[in-house]
Amino acid sequence: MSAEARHWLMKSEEDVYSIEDLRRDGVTPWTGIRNYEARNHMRDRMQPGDLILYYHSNASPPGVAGIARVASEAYADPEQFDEASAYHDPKATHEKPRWMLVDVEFVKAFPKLVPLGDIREHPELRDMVLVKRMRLSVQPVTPEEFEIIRALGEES
DNA sequence: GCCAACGTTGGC
DNA sequence: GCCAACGTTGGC
Repeated sequence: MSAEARHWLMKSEEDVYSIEDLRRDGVTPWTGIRNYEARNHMRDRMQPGDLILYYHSNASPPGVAGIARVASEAYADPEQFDEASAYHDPKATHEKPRWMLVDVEFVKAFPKLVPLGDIREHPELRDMVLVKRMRLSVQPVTPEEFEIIRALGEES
């Protein structure tokens, strides 16, 4: 019996790779995660089909821009082996890769961004990992938090 | 194994 | 562009 589907939030800098870039590409490998906790979520907990809140960081305002979906099992991030890549890791080998990722697939862009400020002020969202912890770019979200934000984003 | 220095994230 | 938060590195 498979584990219950989970919900996630993944951050991307808006001017580096926005939800519109993901819409254009359809699906993309989530390269460049170099934080162990974020990696562990992708490697150990994510399953194909899990839904993702797609968050724009370094934006004004920052916030949740839409929804994406996990589109693969975890596999080794190829950029760790590429000496020309900014994400090259000299300690990683093909036999023992250090960094794992999943593919992420576009689902929808919200008509209107759900700003971080609104999330902070929402009484049912103030315990979100997003609010309590900076600097974690792949993080779990409860089903309740996911539904509240989806409802906010889908209001016209 | 401690912890200071360092580097990065990311809001403002 | 500033800088607080905080994860990582490396000297000891």
